[in-house]
Amino acid sequence: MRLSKSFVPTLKEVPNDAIVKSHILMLRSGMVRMLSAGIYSFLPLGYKVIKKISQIIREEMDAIGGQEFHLPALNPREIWEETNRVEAFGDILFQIKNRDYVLAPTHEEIMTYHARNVLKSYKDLPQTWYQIQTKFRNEARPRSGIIRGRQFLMKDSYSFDATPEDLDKSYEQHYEAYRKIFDRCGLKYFIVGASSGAMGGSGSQEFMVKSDAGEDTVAYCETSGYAANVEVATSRVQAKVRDAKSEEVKEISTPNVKSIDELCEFLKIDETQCAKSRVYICGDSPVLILMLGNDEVNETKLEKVLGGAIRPAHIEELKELTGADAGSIGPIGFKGRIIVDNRLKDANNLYSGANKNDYHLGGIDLTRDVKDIEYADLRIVKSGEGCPISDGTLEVFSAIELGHIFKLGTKYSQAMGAMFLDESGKENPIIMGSYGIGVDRVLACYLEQHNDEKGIIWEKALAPYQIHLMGLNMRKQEIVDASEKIYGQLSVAGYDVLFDDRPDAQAGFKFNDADLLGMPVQVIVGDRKLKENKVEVKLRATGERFDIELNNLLTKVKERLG
RNA sequence: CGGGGUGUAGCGCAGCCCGGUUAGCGCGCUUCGUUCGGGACGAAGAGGUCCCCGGUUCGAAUCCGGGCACCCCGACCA
Repeated sequence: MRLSKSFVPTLKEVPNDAIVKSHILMLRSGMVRMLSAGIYSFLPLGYKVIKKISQIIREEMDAIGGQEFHLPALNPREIWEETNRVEAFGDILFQIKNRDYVLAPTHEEIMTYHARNVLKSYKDLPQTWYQIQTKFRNEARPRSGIIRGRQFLMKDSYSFDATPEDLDKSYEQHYEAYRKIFDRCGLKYFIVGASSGAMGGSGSQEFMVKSDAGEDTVAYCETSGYAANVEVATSRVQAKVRDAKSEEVKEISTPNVKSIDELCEFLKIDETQCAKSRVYICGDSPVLILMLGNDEVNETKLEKVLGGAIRPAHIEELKELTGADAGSIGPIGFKGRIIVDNRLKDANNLYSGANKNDYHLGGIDLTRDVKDIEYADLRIVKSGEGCPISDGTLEVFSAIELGHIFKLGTKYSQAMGAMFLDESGKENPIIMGSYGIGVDRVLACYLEQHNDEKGIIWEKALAPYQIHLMGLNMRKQEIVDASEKIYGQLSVAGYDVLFDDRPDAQAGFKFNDADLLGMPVQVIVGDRKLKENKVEVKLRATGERFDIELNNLLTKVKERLG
């Protein structure tokens, strides 16, 4: 492709509304332009990369027997009512105003719809169906460029199996295919255990890329390789040891003491002697949560324990339920379910709120003073805590979710009546899995990981062009002749070449654009070298330069690019 | 949805507090000339509903009210 004729609008300056690296690079290199918040147009250069990523995905999906579909993004709302997900998605689901349609945020329903009409026998199973398609989600706050948009490209696939064992196989195949895909794309990623969330199902894992621009938080142990989304992560922390002797419960006046830190300061005690209370509402019922000291409640874990959505109690509700404000709430006398974090298992001599403003209780013995306690792991893990499966230490950091694989089970097939007959003639719901990759996030993550102060550094697999050829001074006929000839040779040899043939751009301009656009190999045709019948080859990744004889160029390029 | 910020030429910004010539600067763009291996130089140009609507005023980019858009933090997030 000739740069003089292509639409690759590079930017010297950083547009003011781009903050994250990948976003800046996409804008500067002319790959994307924003149309509206969270809605981006891919320009030719960016779309070329998207096509490369898609191709890798297709190859690996086809390799595990996947069959590519193309489903409509515009869906009748009634299909979404069948699984009750109009309500579940809430405001995230785009709804069409002048007809009863929605814009699909994912495609479980539509795939299940097709499955139920066709997959009637165990002989029809297993099936793996996938597509690469635009999804729509009405995100409240799009951010970080393409990383969280209202419209994005996703590869979503769905497996249909007759038995849980077969689902395990489909899941495992996807796991391996995803590793191949991300490896081929040149991404450094890791795989974490995750929460299935509102998707339902029994198991799920996420493919994560470490990045400050990420919206997920993961805990990772270098020593053991343990990695988990903090939503489900556990750590090796010491539980409170029960004292030999339980003291009597005593009421203590604690004026203006609200937080655990203030309580410790006021009573000259350690935070591990305190039980912090949090009240949540699940359905219509209040639940009191007790945590050791300053431990934070992991709401995802709590939802799993309670089996439903929760929200923190409002200030007025707290007053009504306990007679006290936040900061003076405690387990003794609380009317409602009480769930205590494992770290406080059977603890005694604890300090907690008295359910009376400005008072706390000391000497609480959970086994003696509180009836009907349930225990569960409810903590959010913190950096520096022990790894749960080794003697290593957990590191907690943000990450971008690139892909997610789910064992869905029968949630959708049951709701939508996708049934098959097994060998004994008995009707069963099809067992499903669903698997997603954020295609444009692959691009964003790649850029987050492969850049320097000059711009992008493409590796062969995703590079929009393999070679960036520059004719430095295109007013000199010998340079025009030589670079045109090289352009022809390289193209004939099968390389995708971006040819900077702009007649009026200065050398420095071309060099900087080439470094910004970041093709793996730069071929520089200039006066000086040409006099010796040579051109210069520069490798973008390392900055190494080689003077190459004209008739050796193809060999040299082959050496680098294959 | 809460908090903060921004909106002036294609891009980056100044001007606004304290209203008053013809709204300015850098980059980019057009034409001509000189340059030509790390974002050149000179000359001449083109390009604006100063986000929108309303108000105050003799007069509004500037002051006041309302709205919209975008960015950041948080809440939320298969």
